[in-house]
Amino acid sequence: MADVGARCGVSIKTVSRVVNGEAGVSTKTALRIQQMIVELGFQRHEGASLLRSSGRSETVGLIVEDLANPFYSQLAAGIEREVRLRQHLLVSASSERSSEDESQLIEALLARRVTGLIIVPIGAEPTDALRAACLEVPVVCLDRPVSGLDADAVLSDNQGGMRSAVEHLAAHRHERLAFLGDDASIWTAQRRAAAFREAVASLGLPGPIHCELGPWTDSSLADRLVGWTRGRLPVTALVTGNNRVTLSALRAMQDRDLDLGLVGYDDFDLSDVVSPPVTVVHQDPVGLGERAAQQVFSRLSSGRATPMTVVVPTRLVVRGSGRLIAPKGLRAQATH
Amino acid sequence: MADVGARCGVSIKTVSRVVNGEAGVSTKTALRIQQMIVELGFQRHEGASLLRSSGRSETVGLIVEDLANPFYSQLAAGIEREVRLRQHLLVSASSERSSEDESQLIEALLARRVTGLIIVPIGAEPTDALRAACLEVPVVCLDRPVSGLDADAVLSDNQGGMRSAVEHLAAHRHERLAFLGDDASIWTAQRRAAAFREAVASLGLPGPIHCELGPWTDSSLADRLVGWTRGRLPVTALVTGNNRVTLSALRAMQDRDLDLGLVGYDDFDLSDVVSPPVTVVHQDPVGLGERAAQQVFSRLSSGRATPMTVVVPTRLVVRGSGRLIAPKGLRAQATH
DNA sequence: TTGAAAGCGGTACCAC
DNA sequence: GTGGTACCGCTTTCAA
Repeated sequence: MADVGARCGVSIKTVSRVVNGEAGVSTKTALRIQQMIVELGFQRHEGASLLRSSGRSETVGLIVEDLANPFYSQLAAGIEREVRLRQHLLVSASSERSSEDESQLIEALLARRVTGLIIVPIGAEPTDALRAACLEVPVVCLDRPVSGLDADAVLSDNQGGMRSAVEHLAAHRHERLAFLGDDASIWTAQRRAAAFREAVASLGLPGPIHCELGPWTDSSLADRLVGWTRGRLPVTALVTGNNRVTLSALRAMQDRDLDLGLVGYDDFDLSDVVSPPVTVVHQDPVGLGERAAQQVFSRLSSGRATPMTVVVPTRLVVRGSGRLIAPKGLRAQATH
Repeated sequence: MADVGARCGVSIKTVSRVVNGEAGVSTKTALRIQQMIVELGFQRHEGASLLRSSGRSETVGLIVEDLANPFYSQLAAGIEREVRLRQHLLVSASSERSSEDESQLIEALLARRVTGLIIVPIGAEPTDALRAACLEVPVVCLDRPVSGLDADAVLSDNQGGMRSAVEHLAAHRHERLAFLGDDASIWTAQRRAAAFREAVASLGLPGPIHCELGPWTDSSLADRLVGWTRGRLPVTALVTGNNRVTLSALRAMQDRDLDLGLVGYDDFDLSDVVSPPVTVVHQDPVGLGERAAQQVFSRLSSGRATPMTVVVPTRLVVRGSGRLIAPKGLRAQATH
């Protein structure tokens, strides 16, 4: 900038005005300066500008478990979209399910003076780093809350979604349902399992009610399903707790040749192409991400306030896998 | 930092030493300072530090078309992983297929003094912004090259991958193949179409060879497929140009009840669960991302050099959809 | 082992 | 309209 100024015979301040589009520079001078800027390939130094104006860098930080998981990548896409509408950039990082990494990433983002922080937290209890972050910038917990933290939360309507899944299966006269959730350490897995039990109880469905959480491998999960479909009172329909589990369950049903009603939590690519097409509780991850970003900016402009929780409704997308499937013996008789 | 120093009765420089883990501070002083840092909740200001040391912010920029597309999100995940091993953060943004947005994002990333830039470029010709970026930092073109740019490129082995797809179908005695590519404006679509034609020609397969590029809608694509499977010389097998097209083709084959051999370029979730399981050219997007990130850092340490192109091999994953499917009439006879 | 002072590239504030 | 100058928070350099 000093360089540009020198070559144009004007002060550094005038150049600054041009660069920032401020008023008070004659058109002629401005033009000359602009040409010089291009000629010298001048690049404004964001960091230096922040330093004096003591603002925040126009970036929003995002921490998720795994950027490759379609659920999280769609969250990221929604956030990025919303953030960029406001001339900000998204800095995203994977915590890889490690609480330590999570804390380190929070510190790193804070040091880079992000405008806000969106996090899919690993633990239900606040870490020191997370608490510190809340003192500096607006923090939004996405998909899972953290108790006693001064941060907004944007959550899926787990209870409503799970209820719609169970009601759907009950309406198709499934009686013995099972729930298969992801790793027990994940808040949504617990939450959805609880919601499943509530729904089953309130509809008065008969037992035994199977409801288990992971961690699973493809084969341990398949074994569990096989176990549930044997015996005098076999499970007739399954509700899965998220996309990871749904895919694994589909694989198991194919490999072990199981006929089970199915409703998955989370929509996924090809849900309409597998056979039968899978009925799912759709949670609009892009929308969740957008909502979280909006929350950051609204908190930014409205200042401190009591933390609020936004619950984003889900939608049951019926595709057929929820129908009652006749036991094999019966079906064979019917066909012949 | 000045604050911490004042309260400890030491100079700002001493605090700086402690914060940066430099030697030359007595253990006692260091301890006192560290406590004060925690007590005051001191946060180091990355930007200010950069300013004086005139280094680059420890971040790598990534620009893709669409973060929600699993191919790109897996690239991002690979990059993030590799970048974080080196204590950097990833700033990612979606260009949404707009060249103008792409340029703006490049400028924004440059202004933030990223260490390097990884881009899935929209155009095959360099824009001014992209050329400028190459003068400042290492730039890597991922998935698609840009001609005459002083940047490394990391590409999938489109030619080899496509050849393995065509050979596989030919080995299963498919004779009339068709290629369905994504939007014609995308370099890989063109490249894979050309590779398809070469492979078909070199294997001496008879015509007519159908080979078309998008843009497609689900229904225009389905219509095209229906057209190709009619007439005296119907197409018996299809090669698709990327995951988007594969999914759309699968939907079409299901909705319109088409029996076609299929090999898809790009692996995808559930490729093993749909029926028949889809044989694909697997390109390891996470690996591509990692390779690109490595390229940034290797260029950073080795300094300027002639731009190099890294071609990452593909792997044909055979799952069954490449088999020859008997025409409907014949098959019906055989079964009864 | 410690500190003083200059300066990184901008912006704020006020004078001309 | 334009320029001068202090200063943002930190690192560098050199002196104590």
